[in-house]
Amino acid sequence: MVDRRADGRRARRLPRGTLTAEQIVSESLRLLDEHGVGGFSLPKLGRALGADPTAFYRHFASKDDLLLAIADRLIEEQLDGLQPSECWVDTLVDVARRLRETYLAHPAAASLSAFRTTRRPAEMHAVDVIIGALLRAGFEGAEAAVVYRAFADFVLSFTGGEASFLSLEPEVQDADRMAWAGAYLTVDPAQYPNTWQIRTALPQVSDDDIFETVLGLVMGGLLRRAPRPCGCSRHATDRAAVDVTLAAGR
Amino acid sequence: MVDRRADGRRARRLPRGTLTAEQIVSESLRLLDEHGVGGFSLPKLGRALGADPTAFYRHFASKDDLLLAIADRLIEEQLDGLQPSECWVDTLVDVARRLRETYLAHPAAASLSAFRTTRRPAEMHAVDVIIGALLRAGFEGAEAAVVYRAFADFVLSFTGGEASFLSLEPEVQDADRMAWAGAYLTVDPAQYPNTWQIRTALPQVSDDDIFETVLGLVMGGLLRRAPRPCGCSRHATDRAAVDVTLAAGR
DNA sequence: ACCCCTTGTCAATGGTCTTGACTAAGCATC
DNA sequence: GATGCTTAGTCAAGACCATTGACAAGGGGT
Repeated sequence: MVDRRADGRRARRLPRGTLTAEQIVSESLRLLDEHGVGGFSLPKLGRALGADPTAFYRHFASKDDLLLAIADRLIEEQLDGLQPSECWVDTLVDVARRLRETYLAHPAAASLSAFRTTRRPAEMHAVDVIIGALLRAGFEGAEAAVVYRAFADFVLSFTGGEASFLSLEPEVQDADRMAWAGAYLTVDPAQYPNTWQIRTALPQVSDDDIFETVLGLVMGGLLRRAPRPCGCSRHATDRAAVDVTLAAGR
Repeated sequence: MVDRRADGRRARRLPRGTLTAEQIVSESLRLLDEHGVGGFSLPKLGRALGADPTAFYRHFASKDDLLLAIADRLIEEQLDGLQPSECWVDTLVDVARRLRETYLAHPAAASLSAFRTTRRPAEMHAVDVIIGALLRAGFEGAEAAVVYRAFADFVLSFTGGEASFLSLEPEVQDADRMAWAGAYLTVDPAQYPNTWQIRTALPQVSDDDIFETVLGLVMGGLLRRAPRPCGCSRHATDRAAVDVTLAAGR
């Protein structure tokens, strides 16, 4: 704990150079991870750093500016150790799973930054890896561009959506999950016959299943549409086997 | 304009029953549409209604409660006139496009409510329509459940993501769009060779193109995986033609 | 030794949501 | 018709929040 006077302010002035941008980003991320979106305010950040709440303005222009730095940190974390595989299918699946892992590890931070663009090196690198995979798949020019945007926006928004849900208050999340286990289980067969038919199966679905299923659908579509199938043995022989392959690769 | 005293407060007390929940939801939606997320605060809502800012607590438990009511209003608007077609492919595509239209018409409201669940009739109805289409496609039990979640979560998160972006400050949005037209256009060929290769095509991609492409990929995956192809002539004969069909149907 | 620039501090502004007490309007009952 | 109860609208206050401008202290360079 830091020495404080009676009014809660710091007792002694911090030595110069104690605070760095990197450190502020790290502490913000920690606060977001531990206390959620609500635990991330400038007063709280200042207290956690043992500094005055306004000290951070010496390192960032605004809270939004800090947010972009956090976003880039997340992308860096996601990219750490990423190596494009020879097989473009594996590369895309790898990028998608990596981003999801990072976002699920930092849901609050992800929910605030998923729909932003940083244009910093880490992001540019990820973009280039994805486009590289699509070029290897034989997409060219305008089609390559739109397919890139389709894939990237899909992965970002889906995982960002998961993160947004996970960063809601725990009670709200529980109420939501209960909906599937409760409300839908006792649904009126006359009013909602289709829902009633699969009511027992609905609560069983896990988030991982959902993600892998959507990813499988998208990758299946890409495989079918790609001018050039990927060279590796698993995907080249039977395109229809991609769903199974994806499930096995987990 | 409402009569106000010098201090800005209302001059006369509103007659009883002037405010209704429905009316508050409508006015909130109008504020969100016109002034974005930042224009939607309780003081501003009170001013717009010509009432005291705290009057709304007589109709909603909290601002979050009001948000859920707004979410359901959006779903109602989306469902208005929805008729499940015989062809399950058309039904799913229709639902997806309708949700997107509604979200793009109310981006600020959508960005706040896309990842919430209301469990009210409008939502239940939409769920039942989607599940109905998937059952007609031949999916059953656990597979039907996971495919439903995959499709629904995909549409919600993707369109919610678009809405989130559209509800950012205009300057931030512009900076983002400029990235594709500017930063990526002058990217270093040595560092990001793949991006460089399609740099001129990247800024040309429109949001509509992106959405229809992802939707085409997902629907293609579903068509390939569905036990029972849809009966209608367009999709039954040649499954691979789905992308073209989707594009033509716009 | 001097100055300056940077960095941390502080006080103040104007905004947010929410709460509890107050008031008056309409309704049912007598 | 008068009485009292419930309830919708009002008001003041509290506890937060981001941001700004002035102030002070300390280190590096001249």
